[in-house]
Amino acid sequence: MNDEKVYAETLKHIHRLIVQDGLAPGDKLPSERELAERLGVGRSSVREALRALEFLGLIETRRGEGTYMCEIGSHQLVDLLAMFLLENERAKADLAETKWLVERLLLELFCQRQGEEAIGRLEKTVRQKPIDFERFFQTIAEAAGNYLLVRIWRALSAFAAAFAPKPSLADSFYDQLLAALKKRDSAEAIAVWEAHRPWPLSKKS
Amino acid sequence: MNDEKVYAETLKHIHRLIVQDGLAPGDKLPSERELAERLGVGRSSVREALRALEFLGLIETRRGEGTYMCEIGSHQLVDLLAMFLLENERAKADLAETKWLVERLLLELFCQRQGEEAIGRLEKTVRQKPIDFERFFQTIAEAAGNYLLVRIWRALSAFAAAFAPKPSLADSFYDQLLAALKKRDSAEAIAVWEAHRPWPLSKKS
DNA sequence: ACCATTAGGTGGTCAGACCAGTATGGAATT
DNA sequence: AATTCCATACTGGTCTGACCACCTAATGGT
Repeated sequence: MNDEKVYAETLKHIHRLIVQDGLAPGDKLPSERELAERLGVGRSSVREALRALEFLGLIETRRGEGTYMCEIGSHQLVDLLAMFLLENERAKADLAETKWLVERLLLELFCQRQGEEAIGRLEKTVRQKPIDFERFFQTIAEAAGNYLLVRIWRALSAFAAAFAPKPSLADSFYDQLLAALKKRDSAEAIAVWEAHRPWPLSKKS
Repeated sequence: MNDEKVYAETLKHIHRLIVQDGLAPGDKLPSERELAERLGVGRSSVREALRALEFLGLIETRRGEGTYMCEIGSHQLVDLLAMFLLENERAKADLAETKWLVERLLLELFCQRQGEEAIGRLEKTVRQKPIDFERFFQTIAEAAGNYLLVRIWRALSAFAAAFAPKPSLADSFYDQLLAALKKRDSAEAIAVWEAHRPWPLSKKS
């Protein structure tokens, strides 16, 4: 019945353990040997599961010390994925497009949910020349109120940064966008967005 | 001097091997034992490297057959990250919203790229009562021409299924949507979408 | 109080064994 | 000659036990 691979099961078990114990970034996981014994599996299976988690950027192993939870969105996975993504032109195009679309979504959400303090932080970012697009959009993303979408954006952004130059946009773009956002006018914001960062929404395939 | 971990080095070696040999999706990798011998490392280290690649969604292992390259993108990755992210109520709401937004995006892309055969498949799906939303949207997603976005949608969809019942929509919704899609009228399609599957794009937090 | 030593724990790695599937080729059958 | 069937070799999956390098903390002597 249960033909699931042991290392995959182990991965789920470890996940359950993390959730149940409420482990936060920085916390220590049980040792490999203890995990193996508690889960009734071999240490090698535990290690294979941990390896997956490590390369996904969820844990960090320190020789002689132990295994620790770490901040998600780590670069390990970004570098690795980028390494493979680089070999595929199509994937690059899809990534760029997806990033663009998600950013447009975030603009829309921002207009419907933003508070005054978010606008204030945006203005501050814009005053700091040269304007940092990543930083600017990070603020928008956080204020958009959808944490999962922010996560997705961060991942896309990190991937894109791994093998594409940062987009350099004119100051006027930020000014116009900010004006639209202040009015909570999502239609205008999107119009500004599409005018300054056009994406060929037309390719056949 | 070289204090890099063996499984990390092995990972790079395997990548180099894949690039040099020009392995494409579907191609077979050397066996674990052969890799271990060629790279002069233990089989367990090879396995740990492969495990990372597998959970990153880059390779697929089939017991008794071998290890194969698979489509690039992110699926396991998104799955796993989501698994760790979706542990609270807030995340569930974000998931539902994100899924809704991504689906709206896919509708837009579909209108700009769809071919006639995609429309045909949609009509076929609609004729099969009861209409399966997942199946219907799967067709739209694939025809939208952005593989990465499809992957993200699939992950979102899978997770949503775990938390919430499948949305049950009136047949008239599919009819109206199909009519709009036939005309490649993204504005109308989105209008139908928002009318039948409304999402409270207004919550403060 | 200080510092050096030491013992135990931890991750990292390897080798070997065995299991459970699949593929393959040759023998037996038709 | 074509087909079926099965032994065999190969593949991934798993466990065990051993050893290394490293870190920490307790120990013990000064």
